[in-house]
Amino acid sequence: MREKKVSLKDIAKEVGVSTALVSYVLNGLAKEKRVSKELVDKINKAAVELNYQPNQIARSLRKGSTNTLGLIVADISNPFFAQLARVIEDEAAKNSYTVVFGSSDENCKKSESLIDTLLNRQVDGFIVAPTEGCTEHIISLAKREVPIVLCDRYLPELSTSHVVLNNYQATYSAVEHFLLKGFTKIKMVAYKSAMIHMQERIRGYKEAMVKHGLAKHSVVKEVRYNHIKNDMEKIFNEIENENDTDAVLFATNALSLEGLYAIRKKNLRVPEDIAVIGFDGHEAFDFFNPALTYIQQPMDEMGKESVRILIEQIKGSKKIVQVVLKSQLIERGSCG
Amino acid sequence: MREKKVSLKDIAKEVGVSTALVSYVLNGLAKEKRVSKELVDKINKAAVELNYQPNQIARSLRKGSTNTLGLIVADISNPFFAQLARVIEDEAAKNSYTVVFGSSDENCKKSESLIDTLLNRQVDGFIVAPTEGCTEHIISLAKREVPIVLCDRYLPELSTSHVVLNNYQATYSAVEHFLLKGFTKIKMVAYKSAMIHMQERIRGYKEAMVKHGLAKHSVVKEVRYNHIKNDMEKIFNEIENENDTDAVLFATNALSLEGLYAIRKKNLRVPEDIAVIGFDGHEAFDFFNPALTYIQQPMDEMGKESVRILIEQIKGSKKIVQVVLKSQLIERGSCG
DNA sequence: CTGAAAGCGCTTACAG
DNA sequence: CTGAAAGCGCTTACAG
Repeated sequence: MREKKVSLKDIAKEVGVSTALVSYVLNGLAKEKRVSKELVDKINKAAVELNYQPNQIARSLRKGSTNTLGLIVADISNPFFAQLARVIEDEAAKNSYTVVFGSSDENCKKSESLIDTLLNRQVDGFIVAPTEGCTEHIISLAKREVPIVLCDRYLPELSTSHVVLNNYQATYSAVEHFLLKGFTKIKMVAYKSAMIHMQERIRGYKEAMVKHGLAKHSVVKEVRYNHIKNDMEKIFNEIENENDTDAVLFATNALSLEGLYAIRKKNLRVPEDIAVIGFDGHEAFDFFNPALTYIQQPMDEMGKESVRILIEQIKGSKKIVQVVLKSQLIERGSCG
Repeated sequence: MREKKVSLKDIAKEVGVSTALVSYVLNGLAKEKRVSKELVDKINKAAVELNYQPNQIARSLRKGSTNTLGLIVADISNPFFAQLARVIEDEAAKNSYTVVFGSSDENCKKSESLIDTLLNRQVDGFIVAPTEGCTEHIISLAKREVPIVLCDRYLPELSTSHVVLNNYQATYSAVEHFLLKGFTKIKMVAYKSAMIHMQERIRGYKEAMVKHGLAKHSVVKEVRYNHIKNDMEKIFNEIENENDTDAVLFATNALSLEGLYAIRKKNLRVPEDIAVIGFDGHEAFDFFNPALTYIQQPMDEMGKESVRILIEQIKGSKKIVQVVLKSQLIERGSCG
């Protein structure tokens, strides 16, 4: 169907040398192998003339590496992961790596099958945002010494490289910001999840509340990942009925967004009826009135570090590197 | 480094047969090749016991196909393309394809190098949102019979499969919606681009204006892709100074978003000072006050059709399929 | 029913 | 300085 591509052999035949020689000069080993200047020129010329394009699949099979990275996120259409993907793409490209991605939908089975598929396709390593329940599978990868760095979340039972936010600090500071602004009846809205990033965000909130003598107001409202809309509405009904909340802290970008819809639906005034702090930036936060104060993650660093560490591992480093990034609170109008 | 994976040969040795036989039964050709029931069982058992995982790279080299699709978009972190990527991922997965992506940044050189890279990695076909100036390159792909479907935009000089929006109709209807609502001094804000999707959107606007005797108000303000913020502000300064605009139609999602920032900065009231229609949905449109009326593209169909057509081509179809999708105007408050 | 063998397009010790 | 050859892990005519 597709016209036959020109191979090393074609060039070798054209010039009248062995494929070995062609391979050497095209891979820049001419000097090392002390190939004669004359042949180098001839070979290069032929390669250009025939428009030679190396078959990376053949190369990969022989070398046992593909120069591709697998990226497993919860959902590539989620702006947080889309942005992360872009940073990773660029950083990978700088290092001559190509990236193939998959969305797990926070579903452990799907995540595993995605990883297995990519593994069979011989990706050199993985950047994965692990989902709940996938610990066993990641452990088995680690045992097989598949290069992997966890991103956004990690698995506390497991000692792998990772790069994550200081989630505890992020929500702790957020609570203190509320306090500074005079709010005390602060609730948190989080995903129902045992994943460490969520638990750490919750812990940061709870401990800050306790620390400031607000244990009695410390309540975490839980949302199920696959029922975000319904659960969020239910939560705001509760908040209204209980009449015991003057501020709410959202634990993720998607929760913040959904929360804003609920707040608007209830016609709550921000910050008069309720103060709000969101997670990650989003254009919608800018147009909400007032603009949302939010916890900002250093996406760029997160993506770049992940790639850097992964490539080191692929190159043979046995070092486990665990990076914890600092968030920044971006203050706008939603806390008065 | 990584422990040695088990290969066909290992299973063959284990069972005491040839690799050919193992390959047959593992690929479901046992019946066809009339392999004895007994051996089939033995081989399957051994495959499970040894946890055999076929090396797809070897398979790809031999078969000349990789079961992977290349996706080239302007920017994967742009919500429009991120969403598209997700639909394509799911649809590809259903057909046992994996997708590798790249962002061209609307840069022709980058797009070409991305495509060449993926081609060397032997992707079976491409879905690409072509950028300005890349016609030659796409033509050369088409000549080499590389399966390709253009998405979101197409190249009028070139007869390839594509799936795009009926862009002309989309903006034409938008103008008529403005008219219906009593606005006549309608300006359009578009990218400075000769790409057909942009030109069609512009044509739809212009012809609708002419059709309704508003040629004198027909003005397209142009924004450069890499200077979106500055150009947008300049445009709104002009609009203010000229004092001859009561409605503005944005030509893309990113332009709409940036336009909203400019409108807010100028403290323009919508729709009293200026009515607005945006392109594609976005959460920010929901929280802008009033919520934005916008032209909605059928993302799902666009992604699914692209994959379907591409896979048909990969399987050998020579048919050129050109799909034109209909947009829908989602009416909210920004036009009164 | 089954096996020996070629070959996909490379890279890389090895030998001279 | 250069070439013959093995081998990466598969699939698939071909022969029996």
